[in-house]
Amino acid sequence: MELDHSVETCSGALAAIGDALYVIGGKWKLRIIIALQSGSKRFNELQRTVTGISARVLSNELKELEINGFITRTVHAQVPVVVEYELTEYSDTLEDVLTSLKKWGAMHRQKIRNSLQPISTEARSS
Amino acid sequence: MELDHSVETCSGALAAIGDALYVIGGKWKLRIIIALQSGSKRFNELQRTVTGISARVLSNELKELEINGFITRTVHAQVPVVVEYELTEYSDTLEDVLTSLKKWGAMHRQKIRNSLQPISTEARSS
DNA sequence: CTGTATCCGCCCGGATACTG
DNA sequence: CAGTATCCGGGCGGATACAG
Repeated sequence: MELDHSVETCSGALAAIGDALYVIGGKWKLRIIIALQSGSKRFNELQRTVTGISARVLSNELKELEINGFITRTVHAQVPVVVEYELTEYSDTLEDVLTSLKKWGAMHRQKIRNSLQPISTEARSS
Repeated sequence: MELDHSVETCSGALAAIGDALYVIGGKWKLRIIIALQSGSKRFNELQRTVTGISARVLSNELKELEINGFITRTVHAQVPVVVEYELTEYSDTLEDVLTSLKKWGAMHRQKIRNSLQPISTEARSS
């Protein structure tokens, strides 16, 4: 019984994680969402904030994020085109995910920094 | 000041997320970890549990997971080779990440199921 | 059983040029 | 500014065969 329970739990967990990764997985989606957490941004602003992303990829990611209900795209002017991307309320539901991931990432970075220094006994650098 | 603070917070968050995604990002790593949460598993067992992964990719992912300290690889027999993969204590630090991600994934799946049904008024199909 | 080596097709994504 | 179109090279990853 306990084994079955574990197996079922695992299956459900795998399915849930699968669903999550399907919409917020990949290299950029979470970064874009984080970049928008400090307020709405325009296209080039986003590209500057999310370091390393190309216009082509950013464009595609923004479309998917909009389709999945995480952001809204608003055109504010036509002459010089001004477009603004903003997080929706639904993206607030990612708060726990983002918080735990940021927290873990910071912890892991610290752990790496600490464990990589003591290579040499004379490693008294920096 | 508040703006600067936001910008710095965003940068730190982006860096942290970047570190996290670097080691647990991608299509498979979290699924493998979840598959091992119900106990240690062998290679083929893992391949059966983590649906869709090929031997080649599973092998590579396991190596990276081991290098990054999430799992241990133990050889139990040589004649018919028996290898066991097991989560390390360090992978326990991912608990919050996995919990929030599973929770969100389940919520999202439910939301999708609810919002996708009412397409047609006659949509009473299977 | 637990992988690895090789081949290879396909797609991701960079670069560039272009449009509205 | 906010993208899009096209080209194109590298690499991801499947299939298969093979090794220990």
